[in-house]
Amino acid sequence: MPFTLATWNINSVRLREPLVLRFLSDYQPDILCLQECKSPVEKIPREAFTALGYRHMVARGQKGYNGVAILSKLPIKEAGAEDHANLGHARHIAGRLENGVAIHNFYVPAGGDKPDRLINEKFGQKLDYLSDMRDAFHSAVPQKSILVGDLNIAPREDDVWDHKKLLKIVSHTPIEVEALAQAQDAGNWVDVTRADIPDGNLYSWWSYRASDWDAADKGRRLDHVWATPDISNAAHSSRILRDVRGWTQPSDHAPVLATFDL
DNA sequence: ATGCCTGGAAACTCCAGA
Repeated sequence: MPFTLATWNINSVRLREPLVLRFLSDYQPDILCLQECKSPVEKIPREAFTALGYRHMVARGQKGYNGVAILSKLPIKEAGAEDHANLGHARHIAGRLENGVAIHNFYVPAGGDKPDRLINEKFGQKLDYLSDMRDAFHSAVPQKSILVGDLNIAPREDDVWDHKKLLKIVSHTPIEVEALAQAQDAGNWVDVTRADIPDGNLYSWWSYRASDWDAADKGRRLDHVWATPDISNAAHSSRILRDVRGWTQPSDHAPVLATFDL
């Protein structure tokens, strides 16, 4: 049974409940993975999601910051939650579908302003988080798995609006790109979005700090869909819903989608 | 180099986002 999966950094699931409902109604993904819910799990507005058919949810939350949730029309059972780098943050939740496919939903630390762990503790935490991801995948190589989320790194030159200008900007520095590649390689993860859309600039995030984000188009591809090689060939129809970034009172991230024929 | 904007909370100012 094919299913469509979406990932979206929502930047407050409670404030943007109407946008989530509009997105679910308009696009009908089977599974929606959210990041930056900024809410304890018990305060996520589940009733409205349930009414649209999203009867299943696994989540981790905390007050004010971080928070990840998987809303699903398909039955899903919780399959663990990691606290990489021991930050005490709600940045990962895993679920398993009845067909055995595991879904990992990650919100990797942003990393602060300066790309130097000696003067910016947050950057060190981001690198530690990524090396813990790498070690976890290395010690238990995933199979039949999908990994999505806001990984807060735009790895390719055509994942940012200006590669040279962003080389020293957190999210596109070579040390981060290398750390992400090591985590990706450790799990044999295939970048589904780029397998589907290999050429051309591709962004999923545009800063709020632009008078006209659409015209300026200074975007970055921070949100990703990966899959293990045993199921990556089943993925198709990848897309990034740029229009959603233009909805009223939007998140600064756009949803990223893929369909899996499994 | 800085500000631009947005959300949450220990809220009328600050931290975090990236």
